[in-house]
Amino acid sequence: MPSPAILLMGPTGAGKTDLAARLVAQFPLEIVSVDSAMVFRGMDIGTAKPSPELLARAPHHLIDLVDPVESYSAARFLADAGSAMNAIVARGRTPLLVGGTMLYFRALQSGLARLPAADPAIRERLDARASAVGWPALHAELARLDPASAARIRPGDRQRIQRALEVIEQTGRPMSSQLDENLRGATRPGDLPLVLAPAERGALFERIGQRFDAMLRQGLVGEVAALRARGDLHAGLPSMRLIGYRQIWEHLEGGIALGEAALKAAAATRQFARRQLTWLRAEPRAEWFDAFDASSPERIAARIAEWFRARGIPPERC
RNA sequence: GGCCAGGUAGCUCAGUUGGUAGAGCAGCGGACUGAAAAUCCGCGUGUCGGUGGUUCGAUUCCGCCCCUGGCCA
Repeated sequence: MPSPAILLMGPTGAGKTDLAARLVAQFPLEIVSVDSAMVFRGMDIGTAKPSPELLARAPHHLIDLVDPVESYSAARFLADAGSAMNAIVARGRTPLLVGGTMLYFRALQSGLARLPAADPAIRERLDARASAVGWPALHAELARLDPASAARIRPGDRQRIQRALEVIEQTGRPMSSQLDENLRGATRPGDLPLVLAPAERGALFERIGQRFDAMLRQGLVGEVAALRARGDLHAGLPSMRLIGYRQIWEHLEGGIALGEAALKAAAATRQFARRQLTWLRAEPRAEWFDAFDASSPERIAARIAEWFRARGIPPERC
């Protein structure tokens, strides 16, 4: 039975980072980042990574874990988060999981099936075949090998078709027979799931636009140019597909003007926030707080104090 | 002031030889098991600039007016 944790979830731009910094100053908590983008080293501006000053005040686990040529994964997050949380608990503190990567939260709460890790060689082969015959043809092949997965996965969904075929190739068995049914499960009973999200979306969208402009002023173009100048990165990498990096990369290739890249990046961020909200609405037990209500931080702090008391832990800072 | 080209969805535009219209983008809803800031699925009524006229019927044809851009004065 894992130790209880506090979950602070919310869409991009809701103000989770600032709130988390405030909470660690007040309670015996340590922050664990639940963010698939902040794991990349050297990608600071575009991922809205906390500043060094803020990190000094409020250390984050699971930031700057991998180089941008590498890829990260939900499975790796699960392992990394597990050891971070154990270490935090061993120090007598409580993990505060903060972020917006909802698949990671889901995996954390419900676990992942025991499936083989990604195999770059297999994926490369599948990509090559797909560019020859198209993904719908591979979907048809999947329908023969694993009808249940093929029924669930759309013919245009290259990423999932590829993964399902990859698992078959590695295990000799259909992926559908290896999936645990627990992933839609509920929150771990001891946890305190909190959502920080806007009551109305307009204000969030406005903030998203401002934040991207601020990133440009902080030198996002230079950050991407430096990554490009390394020579070993390319636009197909998970790290370089991230919002902001993808569009600025395209601009640096000469494809689009900077202004257009900025508009596309802001739109992509809004769409991302919308997808995050779709996940959040499905969270069974989460308590919602309005990201634009000035009293929310106070009320969240009060809720956390109450949670500590209910567990018989004095909520003062250790 | 004259001539020309435009004014159609939030934006950029297509279209209707007269039967009240559709793409891309944006937006909205959803899915989500080792790439998840990813990948994918679904959703299109808007005084067709205004106003008169012709017509069974006008966004479409005609007149006038308004607005935008260009050229000429």
